Amino acid sequence: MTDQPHPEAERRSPAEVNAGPPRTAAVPSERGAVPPATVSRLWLYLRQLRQLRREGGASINSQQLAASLGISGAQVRRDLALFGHFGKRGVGYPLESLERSIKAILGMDQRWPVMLIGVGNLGTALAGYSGLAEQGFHLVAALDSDPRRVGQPLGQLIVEPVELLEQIVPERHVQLAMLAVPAPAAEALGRRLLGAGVRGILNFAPISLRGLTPQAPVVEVDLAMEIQRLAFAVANRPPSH
Amino acid sequence: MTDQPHPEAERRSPAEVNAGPPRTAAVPSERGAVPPATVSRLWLYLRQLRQLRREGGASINSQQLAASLGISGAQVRRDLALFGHFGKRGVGYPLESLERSIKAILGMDQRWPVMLIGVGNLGTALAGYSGLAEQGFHLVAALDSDPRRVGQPLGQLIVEPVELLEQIVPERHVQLAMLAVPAPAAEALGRRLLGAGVRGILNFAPISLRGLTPQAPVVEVDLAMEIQRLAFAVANRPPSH
DNA sequence: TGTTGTGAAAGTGTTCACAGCC
DNA sequence: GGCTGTGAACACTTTCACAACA
Repeated sequence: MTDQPHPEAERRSPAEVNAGPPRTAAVPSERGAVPPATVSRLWLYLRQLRQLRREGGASINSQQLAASLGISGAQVRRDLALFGHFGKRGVGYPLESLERSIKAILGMDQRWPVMLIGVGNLGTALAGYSGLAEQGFHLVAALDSDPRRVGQPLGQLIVEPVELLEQIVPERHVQLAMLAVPAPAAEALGRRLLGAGVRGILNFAPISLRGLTPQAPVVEVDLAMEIQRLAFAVANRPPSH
Repeated sequence: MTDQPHPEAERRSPAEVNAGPPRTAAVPSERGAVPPATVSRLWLYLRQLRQLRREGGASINSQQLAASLGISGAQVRRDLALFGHFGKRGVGYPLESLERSIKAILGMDQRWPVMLIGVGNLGTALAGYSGLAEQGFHLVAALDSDPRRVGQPLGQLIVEPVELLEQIVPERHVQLAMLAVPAPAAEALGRRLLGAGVRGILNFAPISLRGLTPQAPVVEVDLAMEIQRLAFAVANRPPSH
């Protein structure tokens, strides 16, 4: 055996990093797999399209859409062409139908019941994030282990004790969980969530859950990593002034 | 001219964060660009090394380190080999010296004065994130436009009015800014920050600042995008059970 | 022996440039 | 004329597999 004795742990991110879904497998679209990078960009396109529509536009071309996001027009066209022919040559892409199409591709035409674990500052920020409900992500439970927080109102919800996790997940058909707890608690809670039937975890704790859970996708968000990336980019910049 | 009339907006992904002046201390690699993907992973290695050292270990091999993060051993070795020969054949990597080396590579051997703009739930969460100060990211100012928040304590700081931005940035040598404000306010503030001399922005508002600011690096964090990526991964999963 | 470090190969993602259509 | 959609070229990233070596 040369390197990896077990081929098991090696089925991982082909080109993604901190959060690449373990595998982006088959797609709603007919052909092949969707590049994870494309999924992220589709979301950005959608965000931009909404904005444009609010401003009263009717269509946009790839170059303009790209410029507003700091990428190339070819990239936009390539991404969209993966899923069909949405544009009109000589004109561009109609805002409304493109928006609908992207929503369908991303699975945003369905309702996603979401559970929040950990109602600290970050958890509260997540719960209050209006973007979520608008996009079909409905918070159906907020749990915490701190008795002082249990019983407090949080938006439309009341914070409930974390002991009820196993009961609430099936009862409310929770599909996704946002884990906003301190690192030491994250691993055990991750296991409990998966055991209870949650299908994906958004982990904000600075500890990797991916090595432990090949069963379901985990997306990791490490806020310290993001500022670290920024600092690195700044430090390694061509001397501008 | 076929596609991009202006080659300007296209200065992006080909190793966005790359070749720079030979950093401060012991960056063994003087050569070429660092793959952005590697930067993110180095941070994860560091996180893991700290954890292992707390548990009393002295060294680790690439396979174990990789498994804990759900990636391959070859990946770890390749990443580290970019910067020098840190390992011992037949043994692995010594925790302590590797930790020091990675810190130097990432520029974490210096102090980064950071400004926070927007002291809502998310801003408060960021300010309270203990990981930051530990890694050299020191919050030196917290600004808000809401008079009810100005004057309130926030950790060691007092929230100050956003009008003082242009004054505080040079005074306190602010290098990085965390922008945690609503989308409509983000663009103007981004411009003001760059105008005032900030060298990089961590943007949490769901609007892209990259199309507008080629001058300084901007790292975008869109929390809704992250849960969207998770949902996509779940929806497009091979039917496991 | 066990594990690193690394050429070579494979795999993924992005850009170029232009034919085809509106 | 303008813009999409796309083959081909290019660039980047990961994996393989093994020689080197503590």
